[in-house]
Amino acid sequence: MRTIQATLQRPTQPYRLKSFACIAQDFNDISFHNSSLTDGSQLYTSFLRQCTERKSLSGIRRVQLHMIKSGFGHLSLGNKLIDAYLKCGSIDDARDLFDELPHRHIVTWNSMIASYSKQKRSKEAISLYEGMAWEGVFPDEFTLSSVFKAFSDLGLVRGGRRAHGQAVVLGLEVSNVFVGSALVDMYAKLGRMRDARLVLDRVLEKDVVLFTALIVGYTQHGEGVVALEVFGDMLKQGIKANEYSFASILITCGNLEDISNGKLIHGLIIKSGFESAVASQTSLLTMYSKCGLIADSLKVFKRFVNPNQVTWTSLIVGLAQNGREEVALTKFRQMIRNSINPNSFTLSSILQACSSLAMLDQGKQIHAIVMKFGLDRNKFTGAALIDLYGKCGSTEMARSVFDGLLAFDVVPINTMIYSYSQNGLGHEALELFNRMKDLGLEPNDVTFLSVLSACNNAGLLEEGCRIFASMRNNCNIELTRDHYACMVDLLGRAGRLKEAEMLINQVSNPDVVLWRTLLSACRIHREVEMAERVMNRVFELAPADDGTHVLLSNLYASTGNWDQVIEMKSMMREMRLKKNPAMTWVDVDRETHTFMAGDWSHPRSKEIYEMLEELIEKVKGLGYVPDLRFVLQDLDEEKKQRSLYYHSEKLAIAFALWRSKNKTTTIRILKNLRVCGDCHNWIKLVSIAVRREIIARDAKRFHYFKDGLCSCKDYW
DNA sequence: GCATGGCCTG
Repeated sequence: MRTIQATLQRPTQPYRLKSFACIAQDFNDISFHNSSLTDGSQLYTSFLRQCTERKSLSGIRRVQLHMIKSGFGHLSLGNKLIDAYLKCGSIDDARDLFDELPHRHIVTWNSMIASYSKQKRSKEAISLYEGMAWEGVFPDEFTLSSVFKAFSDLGLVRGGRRAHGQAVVLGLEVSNVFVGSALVDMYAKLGRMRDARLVLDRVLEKDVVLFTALIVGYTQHGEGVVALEVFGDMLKQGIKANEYSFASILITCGNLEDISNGKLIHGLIIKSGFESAVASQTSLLTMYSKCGLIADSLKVFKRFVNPNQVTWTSLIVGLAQNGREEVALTKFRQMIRNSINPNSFTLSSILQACSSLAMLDQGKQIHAIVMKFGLDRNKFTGAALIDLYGKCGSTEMARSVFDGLLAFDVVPINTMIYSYSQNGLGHEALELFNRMKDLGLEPNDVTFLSVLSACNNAGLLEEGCRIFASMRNNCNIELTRDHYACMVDLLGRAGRLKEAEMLINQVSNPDVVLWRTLLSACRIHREVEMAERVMNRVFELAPADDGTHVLLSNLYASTGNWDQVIEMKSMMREMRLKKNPAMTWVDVDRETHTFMAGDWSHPRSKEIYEMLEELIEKVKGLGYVPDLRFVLQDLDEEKKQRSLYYHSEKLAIAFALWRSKNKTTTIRILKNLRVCGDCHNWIKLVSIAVRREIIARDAKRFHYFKDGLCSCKDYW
């Protein structure tokens, strides 16, 4: 305060003096250290600087008001005021003032354009840039660097090219590496990698930023191999990589799952002394997890002294996507305990972990956290929540999340359609699909896949055919093998095997999946003859396809051709093919229990098997007869029955019922393969016997068992 | 120029 007083004793005009005091009072914690301030201009400047440091918008407004009153405004200080507003984040205040200023310095133009660009208000950035020339102000390297971003943000290739032309005319394209980098970045973001490359080649003095822009561009357009080459070129030219370029090239390695180059880069990072640089270490972590090396990922994570939000999130994403859902949940809880807030990235990933294990209770807890952070209307977390509820069999909850979303987006809609599909609600899926047009949204390839699968799961043959036909007329959608596979399945399961086969023949290069789908339809309709023909096609394309061997041996088993079953099994043995073992998970009291067929590894196995025997007796009373067609071994009758009784889903249900005796809660199980016909029938009867609802999610869809019926209407 | 994310048939 003393310094202010000192300044104020040397006034130039009494009026100003008084008002400075007023301003000073409003900011009585602001002090003036520069006692040599003698005129208003310097004093204003000093005030503005301090307001900027404090991010005090009201302070700047007061200064502006005072300047106007004292006749100081609208002159040289205007640019400084604009700068102060921009630094405090109020672009609109800055613009109001900007429009009033009679003389606007190129620097002020640049600040305005750069701010609009940064805040993705790209249209405003471009319109200012285009307005400059009218006032006889010509863009410089700063103007161009920021306006390129605006063009790429809006996808305006033509405008971007025009601005590029201006850079060429001004000679800045080759001589200024900032302009060059911004240009490379623009073309990369516009997907014009050839142009980006040409620009880079022309820049005289290249640097690491310029190269990184090109590397990122190639990586983001799926040309990781080229990105690696460019990185190599950069090093060859003696340009050293820094933290950011390491971060970028590691993403490339991760996408390519190129662990050998990844490790090479890891070594380079250590050599170059960037071992504690956050961005490159986070990329390193992600690279290892994308390559499936979770242990290495964890090792990198442990080296962080203070992992931040992004680091924690990267770890959790890696765990969730590598089938380590439980560990992901543990880490998530640790993150929260360490007072690191999750963001929409974290929450959507952890929700993904919950939905892939159908952990409804855990998922609901995460939903509460999502709401706490105000992200329940966010499209990413929203889609993840819809997916969770859909995969847990609660389409009502999924729908309520969906209805709460702020804006319509194709992904949440696809997720919702797919939720209906999984739960056999074909008509609901179709209704939403039809509504998309009214909402002005273009369905994409995933939308069609989801809606076709909805028709498939609900047995809506006519509707499916109609949609498929409409896709063929829609030139915006590329018909993929996946869409064909869905149709083949739909036709095949409806028994229209000939048509399904004809459809496959229309595909230019039918792959194994298509033929195997038809083969599976042959199995359902016990079409041994066609199956053998199709089998040959499958083995031509994939001689060692384990799925096909299993499928065929199932077909032979269900038609009682045990000789062929044995032949298949021995073929599988010879080729060392192993059936994926069937597993069932069940969540009881927030703990996940895993079961395999005939499994005695559970500590409460004795109780489980007792419960199971009890259940079997009960359902036998309701007419249960073991369906021996689902036994894939040629055992004697008694053993066949036994092998059916101990299927993993039966064990899991017995356990869950034992643990929740006298309760009425719904039992939820998750199976990695598709539920077998015998178990399906058994569970229906159990739902009557114990008067409980049972929800089973198998590899393909949901089964909602209640009062002896299943939501799939025995069609799966 | 740089680190993390949502939906997908069989």
